[in-house]
Amino acid sequence: MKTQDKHIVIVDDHLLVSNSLKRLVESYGPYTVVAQLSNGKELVQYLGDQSDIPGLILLDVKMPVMDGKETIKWLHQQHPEIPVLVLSMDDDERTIISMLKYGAKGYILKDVEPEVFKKAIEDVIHGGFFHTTKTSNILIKELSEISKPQTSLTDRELEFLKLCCTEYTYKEIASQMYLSPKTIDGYRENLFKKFDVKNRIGLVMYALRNGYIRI
Amino acid sequence: MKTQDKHIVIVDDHLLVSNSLKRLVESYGPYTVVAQLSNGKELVQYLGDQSDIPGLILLDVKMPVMDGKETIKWLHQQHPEIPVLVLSMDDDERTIISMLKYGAKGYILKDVEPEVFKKAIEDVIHGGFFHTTKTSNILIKELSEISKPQTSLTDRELEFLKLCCTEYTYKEIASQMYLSPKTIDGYRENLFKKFDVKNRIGLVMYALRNGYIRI
DNA sequence: ATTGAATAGGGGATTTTTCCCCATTTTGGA
DNA sequence: TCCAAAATGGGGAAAAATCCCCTATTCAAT
Repeated sequence: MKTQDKHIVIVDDHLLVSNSLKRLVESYGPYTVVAQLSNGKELVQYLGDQSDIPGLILLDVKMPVMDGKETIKWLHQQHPEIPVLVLSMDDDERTIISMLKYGAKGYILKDVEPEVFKKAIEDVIHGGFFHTTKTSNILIKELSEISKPQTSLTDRELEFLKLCCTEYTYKEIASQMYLSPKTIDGYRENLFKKFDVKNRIGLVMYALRNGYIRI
Repeated sequence: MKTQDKHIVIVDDHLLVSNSLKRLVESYGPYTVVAQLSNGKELVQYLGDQSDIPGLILLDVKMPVMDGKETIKWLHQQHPEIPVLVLSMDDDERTIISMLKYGAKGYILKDVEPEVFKKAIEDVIHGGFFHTTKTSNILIKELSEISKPQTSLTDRELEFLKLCCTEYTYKEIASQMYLSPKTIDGYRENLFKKFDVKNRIGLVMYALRNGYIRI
């Protein structure tokens, strides 16, 4: 497991885009595009097979099979050391926030000038961040959101969340809270949406990572 | 929520035992048995209804509905401040370890002399521990077990355990480890037994609390 | 006055988890 | 060399979790 600073991996399902990115990137100097993959699943596979770690991943957002959001989530957990520069067609705020939250070092639109793109690559590959007015504005707005105790929970929700971090089944939680299992199911679904998680394990980890629950 | 030092709760499903315990305890002096319950579920209910906290719980191990182990686990989480003295018919090592691990302040056999029982009550209700040769021997043996990095895991088990702390389903974990879902199921069952947990949430919490996994 | 959030609950279906049983092969020690 | 543990996989069934849909009440804020 060694990091190859000059190695770049492109993950984009449009071969046209992928190819022109490759040409562009390699024209900048000492960089080599060591792989062109078309979705996150292929990237997972690729990193599993490889013994070396690339110095940068260029990641598209909209992809079939395993999209950019899923992919960066996975990378954030499994390979937080690899810098990721996100390339996207659209500038939807929610998407941008998602990607940055999961550790993207920069978010750039595909239609920018080559010089901007070059700067982004270089900023990120050298361990820095790449900013635009848009991303900076979003960040400052999001920050103020975060500093209010994140997603604030109601008393009942917090009570439920704590019990979710135990071995109790939902039926048992329901009985401890003197509620119907159906009500508990409602709280569950609600928190899953609030925290953007897929199952109870995700809920527990989120609660722990964000200080709702102490170990 | 105020602690009533002199208040004692007895949890034992044998009314005969429970009653003679009550008489014995109250003959010692200023103690009052404020409740005689016949299983853990009733205790949970009782503590939920009550605004005061008893100064001591006398807890039987073998009970229907919610046994002593379940109960002390619950107490350990919800009311770690209440001292628990465990009363048992048998001296099975595993049971003793379980109960002490979950914070029992003493473990005493039901057939001891009244004077021993009296000493146990007083030791525990005054914030101390009650020891016998048996429990001390078990503790010292268990300690040496614990200081070897707890239950040691194989590489594959640890790899699996880490993935258990993510949102992946077992099917997804299996595919990431290039294994059959059935193999994964084997690891799961194995770890459940090793860690003495009931479900994946318990596994995750155990892994976190014991340093197998960082948040 | 009305709207929105919190609270509580139901029907019904699918997917996942959990729990038993079992077998094979490999591997590292005693 | 032989045994135990690790690693792998299977069948089958019950329980739990998850995901849609939906309703009603209360209470506070606009």
